[in-house]
Amino acid sequence: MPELPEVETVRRGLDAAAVGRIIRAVEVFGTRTVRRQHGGAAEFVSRLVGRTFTAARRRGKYLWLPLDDDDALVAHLGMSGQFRVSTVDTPDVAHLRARFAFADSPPDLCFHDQRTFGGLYVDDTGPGAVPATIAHIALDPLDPAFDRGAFAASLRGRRTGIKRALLDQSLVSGIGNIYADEALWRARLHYARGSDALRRADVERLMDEVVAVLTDALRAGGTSFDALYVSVNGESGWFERSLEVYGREGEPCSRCGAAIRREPFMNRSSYRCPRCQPQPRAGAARW
DNA sequence: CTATGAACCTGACAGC
DNA sequence: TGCTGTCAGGTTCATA
Repeated sequence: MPELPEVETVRRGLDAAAVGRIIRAVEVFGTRTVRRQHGGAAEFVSRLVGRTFTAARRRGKYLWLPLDDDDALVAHLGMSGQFRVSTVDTPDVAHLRARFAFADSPPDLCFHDQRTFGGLYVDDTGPGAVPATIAHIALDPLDPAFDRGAFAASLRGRRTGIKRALLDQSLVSGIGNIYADEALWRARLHYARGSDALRRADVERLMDEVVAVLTDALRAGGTSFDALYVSVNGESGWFERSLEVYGREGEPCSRCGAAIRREPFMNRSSYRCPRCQPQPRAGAARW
């Protein structure tokens, strides 16, 4: 589900709803959500109870909340995870996976996850450091320290398609299927353009558009197709109305009028304008 | 090291 | 009504 704009919206919600609060009790429902926890649910709970959340941070689509020791609660929303502030019994009991109660009492913080691709675990982290389990995730394009030159160099060193590279979280993080397609449309690039054959100007334009679409979407609170993505307060994002190609198969391109196409890609779909984003010649394509 | 595909889940929807 | 197949915002792991 969520890409950078959605996860960042959630991070801001956690910053407001959880940071500074002392954890009084933690309940875990089932084992799957904490499957990455060393020591299982028991250790998960014991490392959290009595601690205080001191910050809410994000790396790509990962979230982590440092505690007042050398641990942090690490969270990934997967396709359907959501944190919700809850003053009463949650209405979505079927998918409630964890519940955090605080010393200052309500509201609780709940973690819901329909498809259970999301996860929670406590990991060691030194002060200000990134948890070791997410150290392989690259910086995101909105991070001031993101090194565009190094990213361009890594594109040149690979034989892959540009969209595959955009989705590779070890090269650049935070971009998923929606915003990859939107940025490629804005930059007028086909998803199978070879990463090693792009001109530097193409890469610059593409990354400018990546930054633009992520920024626009963040301002809108993200993209909500359904109830699977909402903020910690249950609000939907309204960027869907701004999408130009994603989910718009058959509709006219707003630039040229050609019908948007949906094509199979990496066991999912890619959307593009056939006229603005023409297929590269065979030798330059990397599917 | 790089590239690819399968696996992990639940639910909504279309078509028969 | 109910079955089957398809599809969905993601990451990890095993295999070439």
